[in-house]
Amino acid sequence: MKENKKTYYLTTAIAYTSGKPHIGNTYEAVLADSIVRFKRMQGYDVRFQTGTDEHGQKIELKAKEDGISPKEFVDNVAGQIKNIWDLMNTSYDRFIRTTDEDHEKQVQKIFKKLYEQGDIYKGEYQGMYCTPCESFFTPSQLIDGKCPDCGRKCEEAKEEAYFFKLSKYADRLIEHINNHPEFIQPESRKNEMMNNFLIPGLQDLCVSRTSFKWGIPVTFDDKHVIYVWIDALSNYITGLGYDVDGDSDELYNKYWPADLHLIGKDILRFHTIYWPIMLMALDIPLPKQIFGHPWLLQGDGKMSKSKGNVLYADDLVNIFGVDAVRFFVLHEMPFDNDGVISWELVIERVNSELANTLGNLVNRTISMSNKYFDGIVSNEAVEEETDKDLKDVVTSVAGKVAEKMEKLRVADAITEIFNLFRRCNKYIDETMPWVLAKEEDKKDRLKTVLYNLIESISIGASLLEPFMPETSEKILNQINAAKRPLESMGEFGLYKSGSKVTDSPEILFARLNADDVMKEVLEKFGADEDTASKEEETKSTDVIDNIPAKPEIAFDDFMKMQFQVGEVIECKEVPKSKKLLCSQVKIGNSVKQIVSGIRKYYTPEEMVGKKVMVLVNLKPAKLAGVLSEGMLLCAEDADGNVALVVPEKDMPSGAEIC
RNA sequence: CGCGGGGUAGAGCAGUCAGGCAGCUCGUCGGGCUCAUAACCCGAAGGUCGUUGGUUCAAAUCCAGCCCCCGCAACCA
Repeated sequence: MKENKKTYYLTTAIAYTSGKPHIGNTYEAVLADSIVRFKRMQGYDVRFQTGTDEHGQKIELKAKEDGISPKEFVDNVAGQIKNIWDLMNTSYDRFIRTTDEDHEKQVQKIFKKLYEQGDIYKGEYQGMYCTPCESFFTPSQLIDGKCPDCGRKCEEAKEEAYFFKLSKYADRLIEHINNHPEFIQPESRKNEMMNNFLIPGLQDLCVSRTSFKWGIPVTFDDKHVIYVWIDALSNYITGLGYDVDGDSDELYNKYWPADLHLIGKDILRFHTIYWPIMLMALDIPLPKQIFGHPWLLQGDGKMSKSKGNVLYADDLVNIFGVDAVRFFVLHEMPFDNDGVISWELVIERVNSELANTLGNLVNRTISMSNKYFDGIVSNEAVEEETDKDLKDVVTSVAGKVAEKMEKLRVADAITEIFNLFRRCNKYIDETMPWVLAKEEDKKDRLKTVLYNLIESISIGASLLEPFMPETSEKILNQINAAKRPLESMGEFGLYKSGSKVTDSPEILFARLNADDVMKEVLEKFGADEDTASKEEETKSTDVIDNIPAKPEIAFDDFMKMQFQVGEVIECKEVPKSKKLLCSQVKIGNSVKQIVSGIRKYYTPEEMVGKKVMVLVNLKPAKLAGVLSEGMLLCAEDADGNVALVVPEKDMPSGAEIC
C-alpha cells in the first residue's frame, strides 16, 4: 500500500448489551458506515470500529433474572447486535467487545498506571446508605430522611472507592476546547458542556465499584471492579492495540488519534470531558472531533410495543429491505434536531423517492433501451441544447456531495444525489424519446439521449454506494457499468459506448400500499411481543400480563391497609411540578391532602366531586415540597395512561373498602 | 427562577451562527405526457415564520419579555 495515503479512523459508541438495540442505536452504526464508505471512496485509508459495552450491574442483574451467567447473557446480546450491524451492511473493521481479552488486559494496565502516577486515588464514597437495599442515595433523593425504595431509615455511610482527579486537567481541557472550535460538534453542544460542567468546576470521578462483580477487576485491589468510564471509553484505543508500556500495535501508530467519535448527544459529556482528560493523563493525543448526533424518535408519541410501533432494524428490513431502511434513517435525520420515524413515514419515503424517482427512472430508461435498440447503448453525439443543463447538473453532483459530507451533512448529501435522478426524469420529458422513436432520421438523436441517461444514472448510482451499497451495485449491474471513481465523476461520457443493458430489468423498489403494509406489520409485530395487543384504543379489552409479580402476602398484610371511599372537594395543580395534582379529599369526617401524579390525565376541575378509592393509612410524605397523606388508587396501562378507580355504585364518602 | 432542545403551508423539515424576494420533499387541486412501478413533467392554491415589544432602510434571522411542546433532573405514595 502507498505510505502517503491519508488515514481516517472513525468510531461509534459501543452499544450497551442490556437488550436488543432499537432503530435509534442502529441509526448510529449506519450513519458511521455511510461516512466511512464515502471516505474510502475519497481514497482514505479507513478504519471503522464499533462494538459493545458489556459490563455493569444492570447486566449482572438481567443475567440473574434469566438464570444464566453474565457472560452467557452478553454473548447472546452482543451476537444479536452484531447480527443487526451485519444485516445493515455496516463495514466495520473491528467489532470490539469490552469482554475481549486484549481489551480487559489493557484496561487493567491503564487503571494501574493512572493509579501509580497519582491521577487515581483511593477515597471514600460518602452518602446515605440503606442497608437492606444495599444502595446509596444522595440527600436529595431521600424522603424525610428515609430510603426512597423501602422507606426505612438511612444512615450516613462510607464506601471505599477509587477516584479520578478530573480537576487536575480541567484547565488544559478548557483551553483545548477553546482553541479547537471543531472539537465538539454540533457547536451548540460545546457551550452546554462548558457552561454546565467545565466552568463550574469538575468533581473527581468515581471510577470503581464494590457493589457488583461483573466488571474488570482492579488488579491490585480485588474488592473493586473498574466502573464503566475507564472500561468503555478506552475501547477506542485498545481496539487499535494500544499499550500503556509503549508496546503498541502498528494499527495504533497508524490510526490514532481518531478523526471522529460518532456518538449520541446523550453521552457527549463523557466523550468531551472524561475521555479527553483520560487521554491527557495517559499523555496521548486527543481525538480530532466528537459529533453528538441527534436521536431518532418513534412516531406518534411514546414508543410502545403494544402499539406495534417499537421499531427494530431487523423488522424494518424484513418489510422494506436493507437499503430502504438505510436510506430512511440517513435521509430523514435532521442535522441537529431529533428525527422521527414511523411505519407510515417510511412507506411514504420509499414510495416517493425510491420507487418513483429512482426505481422508476432506472426501469423506464432500461426499458426504452431494450425497446428501441435491443439494449445497446451507444453515444452518437447528436447533442441538443437541453443536454447541456443535464450534464452540468450531473457532473457537479459529486462535488456537492463531497462538500456536504465534509460537514457530516449526510441527509443533504443524499438530497443532492436525488436531484440528479430528478433531473434525469425531467430530461426524459424534455427529449420525449417515444416521439424520436417514430421518426427514422432521429435514431441517432434517440441513441444519444438514452446514452446520456445511462451515463447520468451510472454516475448517480456510483455516488449512491456509501449510502445504499446494494442498490448501487444492482443498478450498475443492470446497466452494465463499472462503479465510477469519485475523481472522474466530473467528466461526462465515460460510460462505454456500445454496452448492452440487461434485457430484464428488475424492479428496484416496488411501490407499497400503505394499508397492506400496515396490515402486515400488525400481523407480524403487532401482537407478538410480550406485551399484549392494544389495538382498539378506547374500549380496551386487552390484557396486560407483564407486570412483575410481587411476593405472596398474608391476609394479615392485606388487613394492615385501610382503603376508604373519598370525595375530592378541592383540587389544584402543584406549582413547580409537571405531573402532580394536589387534592383535598373528604373521607368521612376528616379531610386529607393527597398528591398524585395524574396531571396529564385529569384537570383539577374534573377531579372535584369525584368519589375515589383511597389508601388512607399510608405514611405521609412530601412530594415536590407538598405534604401527601395518602394515595389515590389508579389503574395504569402499558403506555402509562392512568384511570382513577371509582366505586361502581354511588357510595358515601368514608365507606370502607374491603 | 433546575438543565437543555424546539415552535416556519395539511405532514415531515431546511433557512437563524453571518439580517436582504419564505424555501424543500410529501400531500391537495389543475394541466401535460404515455417510455415506465397509477409512474414521470409543468403549473396553482395553501404561511400572522408561537406571541408581544425593541434595534434596523430592512427581522424567521439580532435583543428583551411572555406562551406552548419535548427530553433530562426532581418528586410519579
